[in-house]
Parts: sequence; structure tokens; C-alpha cells
Amino acid sequence: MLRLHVTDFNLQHTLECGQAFRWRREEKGYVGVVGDSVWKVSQKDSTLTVESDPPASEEEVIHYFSLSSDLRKILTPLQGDSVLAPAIKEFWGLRILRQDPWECLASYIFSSFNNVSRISTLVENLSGCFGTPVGVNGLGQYTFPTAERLASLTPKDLRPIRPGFRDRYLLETAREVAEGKFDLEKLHRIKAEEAKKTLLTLPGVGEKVADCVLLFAYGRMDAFPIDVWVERALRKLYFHGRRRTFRKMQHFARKKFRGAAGYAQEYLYAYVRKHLET
DNA sequence: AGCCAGGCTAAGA
DNA sequence: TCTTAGCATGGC
Repeated sequence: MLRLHVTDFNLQHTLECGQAFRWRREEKGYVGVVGDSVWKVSQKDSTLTVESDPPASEEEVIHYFSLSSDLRKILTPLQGDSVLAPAIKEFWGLRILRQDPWECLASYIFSSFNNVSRISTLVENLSGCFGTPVGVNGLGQYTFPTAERLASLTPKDLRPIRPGFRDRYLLETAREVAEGKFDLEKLHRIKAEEAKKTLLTLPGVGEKVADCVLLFAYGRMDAFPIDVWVERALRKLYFHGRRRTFRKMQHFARKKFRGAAGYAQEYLYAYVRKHLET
């Protein structure tokens, strides 16, 4: 068991903001599968407790929760914005995770034209059917299936999951990754623009999904995913209720939020999901 | 019951 | 470059 002293960190906001799909609430804390390990995490004040099986290192925990980044320093410039200020205050401590690129990519392929609760169900069922069991006392915990595993499947095999039209997007993308035609590791090393362009070549991956992967798996803080909620937020809070084209919204966000665009997006998203429902 | 969801693709202006 | 239809499915 690990105990970490954490500052500027809120576990609930971080895990419930919808960036990751495999965490579920337990009596006290959350249970999820990270890589090949089951994690049980809880927070009391500035103490983060992590029980994992097989055990994860402190470095892995720090990496996953982005605990080494200086959140205060990142958010301070954003707080000058009168729209973001209350959102940042309310969700203070929300950190952008560093998820596994393949799991993140596959999960967000499932996200298109879908709602959060069903995305979670899809990801959970996919893992249950095609992942491998993990954790001795985790009971019914499964890893997220590898690209290789999924590449061996047909849409028919996915039927029990009921992913709808997204089935072939997932399988074709899995094939490209498994066959080495698409190098997820390389995305760490190339420029953001290049990385996005590369992601856009994958079936089922458009601007929004690409931005999510860049932000939630690769820590590219200049990525600004625009979904229906963020579009609504921008329109209502920045554009006086008027529509803007996707490209204009992107340009606006990049210019306004710079290298903290990813965090601006997440706090906006959390804020509108809570206050702008319907 | 019926609307809508962390969009993408293809086609057409 | 922008707009639009169609999409499988189930949550609410």
C-alpha cells in the first residue's frame, strides 16, 4: 500500500470528470484497472492512498495522476479569465491523467455519438470479454484488451458488446496498431501538429477524438477537445449565444488559453456538465 | 415516448 | 472550407 502526500489534487474531480472510463466508486474511494494492475485509491485531505494488485510503484502513481506537474502554476494564468475563474475554483484539484495511449484511443473511438455512461459500459464490457483477468482479490477485474487481441476479432465477435457502427472503427484501428503500421510510441516524440495529423488518419478518429488522445494520454496541454458540451459552453459564455465554426472555436481557444488549453477545456467541461445540464 | 449522446464519414455546396 | 444526412444503441 502506498501513501502519498498530495497538494492541489482532488481525486473525485479527477476521476469523475469523464476523462477516464474505468473507475467506479466504492465504499470509500475508487476501484479501477490501470495497465495490468487493479488500483484501489482514496483520498483524505492531503493523503492519497493506493492499494494495487499487482503492486504499482510510487512513480507509476505519480505519473498516472500527473502529480509532478505544478497545477497552481498551470492554472494561475487561466484564473484571470472571468468565465474560467469560478470553474477552476469549484473543481480545484482536477488533474488531467496520463492514460495508456492505446486504451485511451480505443475508448474515445467508442465515445463518438454516445453518452458517458454508455461509453463506460462499452469499455467495461469490452474488457470483460477480451481483456485478461487481473488482481487476486479484485474479483471480476480485467485489463483493457490489447490492440493485438482486438485485431484478431471480427465485427461479429464484438456483437455481444453492442458497439453499434463503431465496431469496425475499433477493429480497423486495432489492426493498424497491432501490425505496426501505426506507432503509438512515436507520437510521444513528434510535434503536436504532426501527432494530430497522424491520429486523424485512423478510422473513427476525427478532430475531437484526436484531441482527447493527445490530451489524456500524451499530456499535450495545447489540445482542446471540442465536444457538444464545450461547444455549448463557448457559445454561451464567450460568443454571446452565437454559433462559430469548429475551426474558429479551435483558433479562439488556442489563442486564448495557449499551453493551458487542455486544462481550460477540462474545467469548462466539468463546469458545464454540472451547471448547464439541458 | 422521444430526445439525445465527450462525432465521424461521405457527399455536396 | 463549410454544411448536412446517416449512423446503432440505450440512458434518461
